[in-house]
Amino acid sequence: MLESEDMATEFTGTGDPARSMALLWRTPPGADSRPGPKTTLDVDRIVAAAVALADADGLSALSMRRVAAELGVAAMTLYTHVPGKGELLDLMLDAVLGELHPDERLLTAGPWRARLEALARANWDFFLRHPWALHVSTGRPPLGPGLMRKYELELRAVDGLGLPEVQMDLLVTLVNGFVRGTVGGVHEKAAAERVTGISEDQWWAATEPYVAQVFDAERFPTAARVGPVAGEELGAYDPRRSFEFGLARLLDGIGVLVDTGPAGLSAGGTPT
Amino acid sequence: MLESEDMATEFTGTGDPARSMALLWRTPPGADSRPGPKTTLDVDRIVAAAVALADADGLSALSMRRVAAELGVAAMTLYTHVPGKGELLDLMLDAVLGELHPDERLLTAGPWRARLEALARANWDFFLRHPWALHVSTGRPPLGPGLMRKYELELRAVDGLGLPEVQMDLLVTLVNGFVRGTVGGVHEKAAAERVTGISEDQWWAATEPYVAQVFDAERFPTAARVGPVAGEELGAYDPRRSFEFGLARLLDGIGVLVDTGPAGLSAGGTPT
DNA sequence: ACCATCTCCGTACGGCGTACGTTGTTGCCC
DNA sequence: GGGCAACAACGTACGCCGTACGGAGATGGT
Repeated sequence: MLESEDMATEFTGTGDPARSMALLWRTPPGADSRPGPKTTLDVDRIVAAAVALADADGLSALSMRRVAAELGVAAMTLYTHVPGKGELLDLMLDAVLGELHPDERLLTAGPWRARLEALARANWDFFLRHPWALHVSTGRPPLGPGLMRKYELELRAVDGLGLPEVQMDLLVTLVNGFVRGTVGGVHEKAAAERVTGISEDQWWAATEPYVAQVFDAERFPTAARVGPVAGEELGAYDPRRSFEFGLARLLDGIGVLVDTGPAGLSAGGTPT
Repeated sequence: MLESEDMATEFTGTGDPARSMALLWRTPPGADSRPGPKTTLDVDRIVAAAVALADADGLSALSMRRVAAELGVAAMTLYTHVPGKGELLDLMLDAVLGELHPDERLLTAGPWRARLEALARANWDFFLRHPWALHVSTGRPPLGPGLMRKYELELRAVDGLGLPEVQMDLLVTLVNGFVRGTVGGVHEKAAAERVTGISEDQWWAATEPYVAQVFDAERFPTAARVGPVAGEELGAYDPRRSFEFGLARLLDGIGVLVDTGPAGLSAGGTPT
């Protein structure tokens, strides 16, 4: 095989949340002037270099050594400013999250459907711009200024609809989850193409004969009927189209909730 | 920091689709009896060992050396049977996909809403059982028997609704994408806990004071109002609840499409 | 009996994250 | 101004990773 690009899902948290929070909020640790040589580096420069690298070459190209090299510095020097790669990823993520929703009014003014659509499209574009962000764990989110701002603005997109607070949170999570799921397709296609050097068309052209050889139309009648049509109309699998189609369905469904009111909640009650 | 578990998103395809397809469909390459020693290993045993390892310890623990060790064999021996790690992942994925939807009738009989719900729940459970599957690229899917069967059965779940073929495909993709996006939360929480050894509660207890210190309720009024409520009711963020809530919204939205008929399509038209 | 062919595997290369200890600079205090 | 504690920068090394390569020994067909 050619390569195996690993879009690492890495983790936040050093076990020392204090250090992480101090870094995220750029709270300098101590006094104004202290002994020791002047630093040639700072957290912002490291984060900026790392983001640029990940944007350009993907998360698999993001190594401490490469970031250091980009900054003209030895690898271990980074560890003076950042506890490890995990924390660096958190800092990167919070940094780029901060650039989301530059025009706040798109989320806070107008009818709810337009606001939620703006939310979804902004996140879609965001993940296209920073595909690596998809693969940074959200299990322990970096509670920095970027994420806080995003959460606030996105909550405003579902505010004033008469929904209980819990449902506001659930709605934001739902739309974000949908975007995450859908945008993955674009990213993985692009990454596959970059890594293998083989275009989507080339790959399919090479693979299709073997599919034809092995595919049993009697066992898979529905696939035999739908597959070709979908393949031709969507170009095998068109994530952009999936996004538009899915978003419309999703907003329709949310509309049912908003119109009926929270009392008409048809599910989402107690788990198990 | 402690560790950085990397749920590698790795890629299919050696550039030799023939070899991949032959492996996926277990098409033996040549004659019945050929020179050379008997093999102690076969593809099925390798795949089974690899799946067991990934299920138990996560994708980051899945190294060729570990799989080989599990089989009592030298690392390089695996390469006699499998071209590389990428192909092994494809084989693993197709293998576990084959166990989806054991009861076909859940997808093929009954009202459409129940069928789609069964589809979603089956995939939800599947990703809980094999969390690593989330992180194997779908950009170039392994076109093996497992995936084919899944595609066929899931298409049947949206068959007979009077929808055009393209929309059947889009609907299956939509529900699957939703599940993928939502289940990620569970997985990443569990993985974070396993890797760091710190429980969700411990982490939040350690982090919360620093949040309180830095959070500005005037800048983030909506978050200040919603966050605590959602936090208390959902336990910070409860993916199970998000799934139930989101699924209900999604099915409502699909219901609008199904009831209105494809003519009433409110979006999903031409891209750009 | 030969030999082409195949399985298995030991070694090695270049990557990774990062622990550890050294070097040399700096500001504070006496 | 001299000394020293604190600090940034960094060289080396360890244990991982995927896998290229070539050798050794077993096998079946001729």
